[in-house]
Amino acid sequence: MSSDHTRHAILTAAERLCADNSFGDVTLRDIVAAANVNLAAINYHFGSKDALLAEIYIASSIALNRERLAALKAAEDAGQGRARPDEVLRALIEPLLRGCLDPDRQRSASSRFMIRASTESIPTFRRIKNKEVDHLRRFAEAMKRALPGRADADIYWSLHLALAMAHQTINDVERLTKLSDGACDLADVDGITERIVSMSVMALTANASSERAAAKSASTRRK
Amino acid sequence: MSSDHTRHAILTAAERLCADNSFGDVTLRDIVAAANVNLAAINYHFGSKDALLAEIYIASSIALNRERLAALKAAEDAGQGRARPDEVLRALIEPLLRGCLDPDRQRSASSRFMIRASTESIPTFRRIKNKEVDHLRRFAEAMKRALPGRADADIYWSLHLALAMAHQTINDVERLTKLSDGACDLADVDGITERIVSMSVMALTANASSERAAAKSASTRRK
DNA sequence: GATCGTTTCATACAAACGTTTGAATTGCAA
DNA sequence: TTGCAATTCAAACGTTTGTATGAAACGATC
Repeated sequence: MSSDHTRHAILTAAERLCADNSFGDVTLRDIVAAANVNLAAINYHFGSKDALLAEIYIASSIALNRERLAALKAAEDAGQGRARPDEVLRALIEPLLRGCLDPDRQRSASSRFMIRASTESIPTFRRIKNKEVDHLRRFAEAMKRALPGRADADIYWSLHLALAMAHQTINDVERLTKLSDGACDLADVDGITERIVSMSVMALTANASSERAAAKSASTRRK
Repeated sequence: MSSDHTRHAILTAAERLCADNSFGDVTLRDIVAAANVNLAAINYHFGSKDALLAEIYIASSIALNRERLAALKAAEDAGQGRARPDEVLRALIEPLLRGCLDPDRQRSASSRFMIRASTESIPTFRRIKNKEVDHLRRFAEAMKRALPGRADADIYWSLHLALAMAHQTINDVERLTKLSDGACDLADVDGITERIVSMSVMALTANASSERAAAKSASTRRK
């Protein structure tokens, strides 16, 4: 059995297991059982459990960023170098939503792994997570070009809150389904994406939303 | 040393430790060291580690729900039994935001524990989490009274997405601060609350937002 | 002050974890 | 075929974990 086969089997099994369970709950023995390899193979090929998870995280992160940036670039190219705000937001949030919720894509393990990695924190991940900020900065710059008049804080808030809605929708699928008794269709990725995008765009294009929020904040300082 | 003192010391220490670290990373030995009690005291007073965490979770959950419902009731009483949409949303999201972000409240351990419990899942917690759905239902009903014309799905989505923005803002404080280089003030609880509430209200009061999202969803079915 | 239930304590236990070891096996080059 | 490096394997190691035990200390009641 070739070495590459073992490496790949471990990566695939670990990604799938970690997509559904907490990192701490997934043991090396679970992984090697699912991959049909020997226990020592993980430390032989990857050095440690954390290093294995880090490798999966990096690979998934690169794949996700590539998909996002391709969508952003497509929108910019179609608009003579300038993408609309809704296009920037869609490029940011749609890939993960589709990877995690779309039944046609059989719920990609890579996407679900990313969602879990965004919650759990292994010390080794901190360096990688800093790169995520750099990645977001490119979307912030695209958004600033789309809305030159907006305050920087409003731009950052819109990107953050759109991501927040997308991530938590993925995390809270069960609760939302139960709460709405099925009225909210969690498989309708297009509908969910447009709901989040339109909310963010409305907030960004509303008149002086930042100043109004600040004023309201001051007036309701009590309670 | 009285028994109640030991119980209270354990509860306090465990809550504080679990507010800052993952449940799995907080060991019984960490807790007893912080509480200055014997190792066996935890199993003697609470039965098991999970039971201890469950007791903290229930207590924190009750406290949070009480605070939310008090705010909702105050708004309903002030409006002859009918609260405005923004008041319903504020009652839902402000307590946790304030407990976790407000520096004046010295970042309540109870609130941060709740945020962590919403992410981590101990088997014992599942029953308690079902109660959270019942709790949310009361806000859904209040919202339906405020907006009789809205589709149920829109109501549920608005509550879910408002909660999503609040929770992830708390979780991503570090990333948003770094991304915005301080331009986003994470200590301005009033400003953050109003930003989230106004976005949700706009989505709820926009004309036929549900149908428009569905239409847009169909038109962008590609990509 | 003796008694008895309650609480504390030091200590031990069994299980599970990630990791290591050294021998066995494989696959390829000479 | 021989030789050698790469890989696989069963087994064990040392920690750490939550939990259990039994004796000691405590505190109220009579």
